[in-house]
Amino acid sequence: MSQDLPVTSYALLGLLTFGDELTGYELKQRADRTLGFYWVAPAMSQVYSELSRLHRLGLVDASDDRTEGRSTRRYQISAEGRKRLRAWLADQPLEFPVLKHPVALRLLLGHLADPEQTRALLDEHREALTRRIADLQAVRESLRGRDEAGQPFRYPAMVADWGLEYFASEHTIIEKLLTRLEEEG
Amino acid sequence: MSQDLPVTSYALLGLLTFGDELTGYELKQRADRTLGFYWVAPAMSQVYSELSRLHRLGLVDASDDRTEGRSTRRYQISAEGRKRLRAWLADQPLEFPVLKHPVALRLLLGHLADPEQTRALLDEHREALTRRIADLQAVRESLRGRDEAGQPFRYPAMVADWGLEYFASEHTIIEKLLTRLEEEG
DNA sequence: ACAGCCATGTAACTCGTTACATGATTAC
DNA sequence: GTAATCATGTAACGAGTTACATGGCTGT
Repeated sequence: MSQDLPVTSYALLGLLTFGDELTGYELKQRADRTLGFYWVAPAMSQVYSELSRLHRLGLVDASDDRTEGRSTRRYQISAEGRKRLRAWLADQPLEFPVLKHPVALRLLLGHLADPEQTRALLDEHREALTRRIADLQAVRESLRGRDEAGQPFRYPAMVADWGLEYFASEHTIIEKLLTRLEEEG
Repeated sequence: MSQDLPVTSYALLGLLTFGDELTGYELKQRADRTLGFYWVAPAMSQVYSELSRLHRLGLVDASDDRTEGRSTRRYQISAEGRKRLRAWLADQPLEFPVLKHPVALRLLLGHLADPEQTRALLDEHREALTRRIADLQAVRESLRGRDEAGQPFRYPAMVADWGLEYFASEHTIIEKLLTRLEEEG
């Protein structure tokens, strides 16, 4: 029964539980706007191969639209898929988050660089962070009006708020580190 | 010249820049106490295979201790290794952090679980977080006395402080989310 | 004596990436 | 007419994991 799938498969399957039928291309876009912030933004090719595996396993249903020229294939989650996803949520032991943070890694090796380089590193990260915050804010705004208890985007909105607070805190930390570097020389 | 290595190779190489000679086993322990918090804690087997690659490339020097019975091999970074690492730090474009956060992923799918299950999820994460904070605090304490500007563990200490602030902020966010779930029902 | 840690590796596997290949539709 | 976007895949590859295999040393 439980031939186990990677988390990313369940993540993509989960993105199909919001009531619509998506093409692989559209699913990739949704993943970029949601999963990308706290899981991964899978490559286009992986989205397609995951979808075909999920289809092979009967966890999604596919419908071909071949109305003129370009042929598209839309996927929706199946009853079996919903069942498997719920079972996964209930049974799967909770893992601790994994962070891959190139900036922290490079700061660790600060003794190999000159101070100016280290400052530039943090500064560049601060800017990237600002851009990322703007992106997430746009996502958060797009959920307004359907984000209350009982509404469809309640939980996505909670996750987005979480992300915004996380980014805000990271921004503060980076500024503190920069100050510390300047003061201590 | 630049046959490029994965970041993890440079990370492990970087752990050898703190002035000592380590066995694979010891390097794995150091990785668990440092890299594990903001990069990855590579499997034992990977530590050995990375070391043998670094050795093959001349980036680390190895010395065999075969004094009676158990044979051990200690590695230290070579001059060439230090050069390559510095070059990597200087040239490598800065990537944005990647977070793999199972709790956020599952909260996103809150509409598939009952409220009690979601609360339990956050609660369990809060506890795991508390344990992880204690671990990092122990690491941080072990650096005291050599963590000022100009001292060997200045940067590791900065990274540890960063991590502690990050965890503290995550802890606060989780508590806010739990309150919000209770209030809104 | 036995458990737990120290110590080193090999083999099989899979996840996920990049590069490649193809072509339709839309906007300017 | 041409660039960007929509749309779907295949192939080769590498990073990193788990499982397996071996054995010495240390504390109780």
